[in-house]
Amino acid sequence: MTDAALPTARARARAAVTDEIVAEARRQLGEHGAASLSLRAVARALGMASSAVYRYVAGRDELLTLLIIDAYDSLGEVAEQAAFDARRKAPHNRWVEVACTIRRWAHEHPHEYALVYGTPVPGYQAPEETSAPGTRVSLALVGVVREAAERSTLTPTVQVDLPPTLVADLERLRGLIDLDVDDEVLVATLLAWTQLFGLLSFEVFSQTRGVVTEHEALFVAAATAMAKSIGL
Amino acid sequence: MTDAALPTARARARAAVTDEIVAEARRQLGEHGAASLSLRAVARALGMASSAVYRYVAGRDELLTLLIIDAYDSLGEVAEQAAFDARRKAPHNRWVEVACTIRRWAHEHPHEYALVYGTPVPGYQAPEETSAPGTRVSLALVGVVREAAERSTLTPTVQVDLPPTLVADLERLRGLIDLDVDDEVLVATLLAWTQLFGLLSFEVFSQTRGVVTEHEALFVAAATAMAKSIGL
DNA sequence: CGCTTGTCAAGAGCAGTGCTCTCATCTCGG
DNA sequence: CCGAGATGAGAGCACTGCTCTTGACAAGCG
Repeated sequence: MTDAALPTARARARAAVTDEIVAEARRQLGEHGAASLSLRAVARALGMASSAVYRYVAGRDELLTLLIIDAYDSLGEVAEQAAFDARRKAPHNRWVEVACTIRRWAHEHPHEYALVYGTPVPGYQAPEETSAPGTRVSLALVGVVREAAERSTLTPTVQVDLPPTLVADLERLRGLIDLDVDDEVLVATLLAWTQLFGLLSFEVFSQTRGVVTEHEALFVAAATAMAKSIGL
Repeated sequence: MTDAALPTARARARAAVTDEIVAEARRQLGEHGAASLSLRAVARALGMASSAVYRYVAGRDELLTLLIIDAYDSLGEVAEQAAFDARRKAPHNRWVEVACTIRRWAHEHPHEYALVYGTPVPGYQAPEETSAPGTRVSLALVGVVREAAERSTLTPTVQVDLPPTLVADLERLRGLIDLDVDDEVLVATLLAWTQLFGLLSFEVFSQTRGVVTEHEALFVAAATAMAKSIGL
């Protein structure tokens, strides 16, 4: 039972092979998409028997889980980096920067984007360990709002009436993501979050085909409008 | 070479069997989702050989196309009906009504919603004949805006600056959907459209798990905010 | 009436999938 | 240095989409 502190030669070899499998799986994911990800094809490309793969990965679902975590971490990292790089800019510009970075990542990794933000793979239940990396992107966006709110009070332009049930839900959320702002700012942030990924999904999945051609300009305009509605 | 004007006994029988196949496929779609839709399973349920199905449907992809058209039409119809039923209500209420109807349909038919608004099935290219039914929903929403604009000038609250490229794109869109309104109203409608389905996808695909619990209240609040931003 | 033609169902078969099992091999640690 | 555990390979099961061939049946025509 050697753990990470004392990596046996065997343990190292095992980790290396596992990495190779995941890397090849990610390569195939980028080529053909998640639904047609085949364990046998991965094994074939790696020159090993399909059954041998099962020594390293419990099955197709676990391989998907590893890829999901990978994708979340990859996206989370670029988002965090973008938020850091734009830390001296005005809050609304910072918001747009992070949003555009997320958009760029989505366009560079459409299949990985689909894996985490598209239709859930049927019969596959995302396990607990995917939720932590999954929040990184969202927290990067929330961070922009939080730090702007710490510097000055935000005056959101969103017009919405909040029923008591929603206010209670917002109160819970406020504690969860540690964002000590008014209900209006909170709900505006929440809506901006969904709008950002909604627009992005429409783009990546070509739902706007024929309707929009200037996707980037629309996205920037949308991100700007979101920042305004939050009060950044 | 008998066409619809003169339905041969054979042609009628053929149409009936085709309908049975599509109906069974829709049933299985509602149970297990699109990815695990199996032609053999459909044939089995209908008590015929798998190869016999190919006499009526060219393949799995064509079956998917038929189901997509079905789903679009089903959603389009309820949306149009909702817009008609609420024709005497105030525009912003009418917008919310139609939006909630779309939401209800999505919750009642999650797999069909995923089929048309989720990740595109890999290797499957949606053919031309799906685009017409696909616009029905959107046109129902646009109709609410159009008829409100015909009665009084809308004063949108969306704050966005429009670069020239986007303005040109909006001009094209204005003609396409026959919505003679200001750029601000048009872009607000466009953004509302994406936000509506973005939020809905987040809900249906459980992307908001742990973040939101009062989905309906949030959706109504969001729809109201959209109506406000358009100026309804 | 008989025969040809077109339609249909069924079965076998191919290539692929996920996954499990057994068996041989190889390597590492006591 | 030898045994135990880790590893790889292959066969096999139950699926999938799809094609091809074969045989049955009904419709239409000479």
